[in-house]
Amino acid sequence: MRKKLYNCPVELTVEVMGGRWKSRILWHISKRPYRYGELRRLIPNITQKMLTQALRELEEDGLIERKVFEGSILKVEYSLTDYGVSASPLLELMSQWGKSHKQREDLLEAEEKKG
Amino acid sequence: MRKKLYNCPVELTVEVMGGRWKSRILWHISKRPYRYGELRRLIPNITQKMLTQALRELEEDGLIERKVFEGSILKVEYSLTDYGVSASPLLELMSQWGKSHKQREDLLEAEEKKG
DNA sequence: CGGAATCCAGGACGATACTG
DNA sequence: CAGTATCGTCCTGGATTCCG
Repeated sequence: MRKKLYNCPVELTVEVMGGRWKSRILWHISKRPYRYGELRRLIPNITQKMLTQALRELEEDGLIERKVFEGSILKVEYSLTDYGVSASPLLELMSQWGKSHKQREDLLEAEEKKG
Repeated sequence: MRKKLYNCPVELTVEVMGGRWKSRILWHISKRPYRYGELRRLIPNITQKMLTQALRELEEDGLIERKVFEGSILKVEYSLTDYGVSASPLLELMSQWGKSHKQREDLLEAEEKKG
């Protein structure tokens, strides 16, 4: 069990969405459901192992849902649960801030070149 | 240099504020400036090494500012830069979501006991 | 008080191969 | 297609000691 004492709410968020991949995965899925292979292509550097592991943990924490569609070929789709949807404003803000951070870095670099 | 290609803005945010400690540190400092020792007490489990390391990196990325006050005793204070302030809505949202996540977990646990 | 330096364990993360 | 299994590396993070 993960019975710990938390003195800071931020710590909880980090535990659930932290790490290198989870927030990126969540952000994609927050747009629409995606299949396993699609996610791999959206996040080129991720390995199958890390993708699977992250998806399983997000599922355990109740943020995403795994649906298997029966058919001639295997199809698995991942989508946000109702609870996962509650995190999408946070993910959107992370994305926004990331963009502005990149703009700022590009700007600083340009100024550096001019001297 | 950290010259990489980013295909996702979320990745950038994770790189700057990711890891176990940075977001927690930022969240505290976003409330008001804090001294080194104060931060250690606010985040009981952190070691000096990790605190110092995180503070240095946040400083490098332009999010926080380190001010030394001369006097009989050494006093160092950390505060958000103007740019760091731009991240405080994100930090606040992380805190909010962490709280609601804890409430949800407590609820689920209570239901489990009832059966 | 506010650190720096060193050493070390454990876990995150990755590469590769294989499967129903 | 959507994964498992195994193995290995790296690097985060911790313990300890020392410093101006």
